[in-house]
Amino acid sequence: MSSNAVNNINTTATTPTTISQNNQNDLYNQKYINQQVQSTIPKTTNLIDDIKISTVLPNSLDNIGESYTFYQKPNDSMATTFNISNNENLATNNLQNITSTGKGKDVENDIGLNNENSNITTSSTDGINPTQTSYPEIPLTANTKKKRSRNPSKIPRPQNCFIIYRREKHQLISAKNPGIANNDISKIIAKMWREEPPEVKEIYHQRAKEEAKRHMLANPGYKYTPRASKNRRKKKLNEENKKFEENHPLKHEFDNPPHQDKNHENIRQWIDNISSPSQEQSIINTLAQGTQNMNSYAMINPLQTTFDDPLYSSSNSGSLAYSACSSASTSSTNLSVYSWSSNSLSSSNISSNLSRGSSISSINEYGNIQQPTRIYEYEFQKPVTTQIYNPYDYKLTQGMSQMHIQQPSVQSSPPIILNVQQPNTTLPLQIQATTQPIQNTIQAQIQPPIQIQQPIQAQMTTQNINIQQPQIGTQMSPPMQPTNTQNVANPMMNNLQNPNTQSSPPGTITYATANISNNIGGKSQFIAVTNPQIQTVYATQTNSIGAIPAYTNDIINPQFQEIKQMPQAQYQQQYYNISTQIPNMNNQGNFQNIYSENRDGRPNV
DNA sequence: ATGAATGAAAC
DNA sequence: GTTTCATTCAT
Repeated sequence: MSSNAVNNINTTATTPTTISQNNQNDLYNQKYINQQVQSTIPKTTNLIDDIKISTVLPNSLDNIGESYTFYQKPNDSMATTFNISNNENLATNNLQNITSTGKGKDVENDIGLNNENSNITTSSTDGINPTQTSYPEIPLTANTKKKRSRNPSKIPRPQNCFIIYRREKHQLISAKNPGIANNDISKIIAKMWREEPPEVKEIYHQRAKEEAKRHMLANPGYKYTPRASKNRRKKKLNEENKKFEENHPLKHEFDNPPHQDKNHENIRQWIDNISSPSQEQSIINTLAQGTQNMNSYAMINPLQTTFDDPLYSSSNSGSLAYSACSSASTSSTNLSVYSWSSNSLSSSNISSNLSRGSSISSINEYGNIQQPTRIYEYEFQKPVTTQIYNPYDYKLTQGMSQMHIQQPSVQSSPPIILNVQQPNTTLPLQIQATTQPIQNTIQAQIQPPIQIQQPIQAQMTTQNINIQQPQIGTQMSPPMQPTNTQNVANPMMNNLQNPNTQSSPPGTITYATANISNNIGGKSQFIAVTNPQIQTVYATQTNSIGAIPAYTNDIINPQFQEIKQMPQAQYQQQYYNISTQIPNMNNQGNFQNIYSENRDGRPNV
């Protein structure tokens, strides 16, 4: 199987095209080579198990600026049936911390306030909808199950406590009062709500809080944008009509990307309005390149109080899988993008960070014209028990710019088709498929058809990494930050010594460091920034942190601050000082792990 | 599309 | 302080 299996990989490279030639927008005009290498790995037998895509990087440390995007539409081959039951349960279980039992069961009953609802079970009260789609759905809002007649792509607001309460009670009241009008139901439930004791209300407040958190995680960068009031709308409309007529002849939408607009809706709208699929794809690809700082890490079991931190957990933290999937499915588009780039991979042993692709809904701050960069690492493994292929399960092999895609060993499953957007690179792309039974490797190498100098724009990624004097052992820790400063001064990066003694030679690694206020006596403490609006501080003593420092001008909503107990490492040497390099801190989806104290040891033992 | 409720967010 | 919009579904 091994040698002749090479032939089983069909690789066809489309003619490379630069993206968005017509586009005047700098962001979209990053001069990527949209070399779409399509590699079809036929499912000839049930042997192919693992497909690895990697760049052949002789020295990835020197190749800042490389990035790779793999994308697919869910309807394509990879998105076959997916067992959502596990996923749903997982998401549900987290939700049910409060309601404690299954869907539709009333909170009141659980806390013994009254029994009128005791046996009511509704089909999908919590918006948890046993859906037939092949993608896991996280019950973001109840509305997810209902098709929105107006604008299906619009992200609904998170429900407030009363709306949640009303939604839960609705069916009950309706059942007890046949023929009752909804308006009256609202009245009744409002009265019920007002008369609920504080502890019950608190439950719903908590649920609303969870909902808001989840909503933010699933819709990074979402901003509530109510339409202007009717009066102001009229007024504004008149003004704008005037201006528009004066200044602008009409152009095609494609020529006018809403690059100044921070509103996702508009971007999505804009993309939706573009008729040509190829155009759409190009845009999406390009956008994806600018959006690599997305973070599924932030989406990892957002409701769990203790989730596996990639930096702390061992290499198979399987719990990451499903919620990460779920977040992708909440996108309004059908496109999934997986991307990673090699930039910050400095040596083969370095623990990198999980980079997971985004859906279009995650695109944010695209107005910031920075070259996409890094992320990476990786650290989760497909649950071995999952028989059905989960298109979202992938992994990068440790320390290399590789991506593993697991293919189910199901004979009937379709072949995997990968569309690979290769950046301007002189490096060949390597696709490998490994057969499981005999662990043979089949390979196909695709030479880039053209070689163009990557025009890396002046930005942080071009910063030279100064290799400091090699230090050994404990001396490699970054300096402790003073405890009397407030904010993360420069989240971008400081070049610090790579404490990984196992890398040969010890190289540099990019850190973002933080000055953490109220540091606890110099004890281990770090900030995991999963989102500019969601910051988690791990501390050895939770009561010692007064404030979570902000590092941008973004408003940190206190309700999204968390302080968690420092997780116990399984092995002490797993503590590792690393952070991701973040090109655009205004972006959602970045994450940044900051240790105020370094420890010896290598990552990912 | 509207209403009936409450509350969150934006203006 | 005012407006919109989250939910529901009959009208």
